[in-house]
Amino acid sequence: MKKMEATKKEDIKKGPWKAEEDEVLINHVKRYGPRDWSSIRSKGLLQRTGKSCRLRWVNKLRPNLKNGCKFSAEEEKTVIDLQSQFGNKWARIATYLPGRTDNDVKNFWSSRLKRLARILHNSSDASSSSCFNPKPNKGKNVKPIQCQSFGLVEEETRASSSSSTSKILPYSSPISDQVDDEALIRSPELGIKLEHHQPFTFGTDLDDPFFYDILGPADSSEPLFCLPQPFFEPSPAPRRFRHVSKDDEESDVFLHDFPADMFDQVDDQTRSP
DNA sequence: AATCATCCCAACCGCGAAGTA
DNA sequence: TTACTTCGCGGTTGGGATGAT
Repeated sequence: MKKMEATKKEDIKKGPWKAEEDEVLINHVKRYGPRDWSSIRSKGLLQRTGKSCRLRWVNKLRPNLKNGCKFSAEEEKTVIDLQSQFGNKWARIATYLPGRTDNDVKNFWSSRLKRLARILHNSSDASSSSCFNPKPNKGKNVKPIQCQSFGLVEEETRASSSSSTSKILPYSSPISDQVDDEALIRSPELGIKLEHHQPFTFGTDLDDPFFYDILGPADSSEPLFCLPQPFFEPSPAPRRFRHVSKDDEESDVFLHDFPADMFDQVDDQTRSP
């Protein structure tokens, strides 16, 4: 395929889709079903690759998509919990979220990750100067934060690091300034090592109504919520799901048990004066 | 009003698995 | 069995939108 695609590269159109192209694609799917993507170009219907056509259909044109609709709190929780179970198996996670695509889930997750990276970086800066000296609030609604957070130490970027072997664990052990191996929490995607050594001074009030919302119950053997069932059973199952690989079993545990709105609250707090 | 930072999303790319001749 | 093709997934990027300064 790569050879074939390379032969007529100049004919391949890229970039945003036009309404006419969408129409052609929709007609193709109506007629032949969501398959034979490559034939769309070979028949001269569109100057798009099969991959591009498939992606457009799956992410934008497929019926019942929640386009332009933000993730609900429930959806966020679902994503976070499933990510801890399955790792970055976005397509698999998306099967639990009606109307959401793997791309949606992936985008949602990576934007959260970026926010977390920024938050951690800010809190690192803040904790090195004063214990907590957040940047001015950028204007989002500010809630009091009741969660502990992480200090940060730089680590060399590990070029060979694999997300499947690395973890961020929820922190729930007693606060200590002492740095030990257990206190080091690795964030491979960010190329950093998180060090729980300088807790923020707020948010340890167990009576606070938000406390359990954020960290979950101290005894975290209980799930925070019940996971939904996949809203459809792929029929036939996507090829990648037909065999459970070892990789699937050794799922990532990243931000395990972090409630959906944790970042919002951490973020808000770092921004609040 | 201009600039900057951040968020959000669409789309591309590379890779590997599955299908097929 | 092998080589080639097709498909699907995960990672990444670029640009528009939005809000703050």
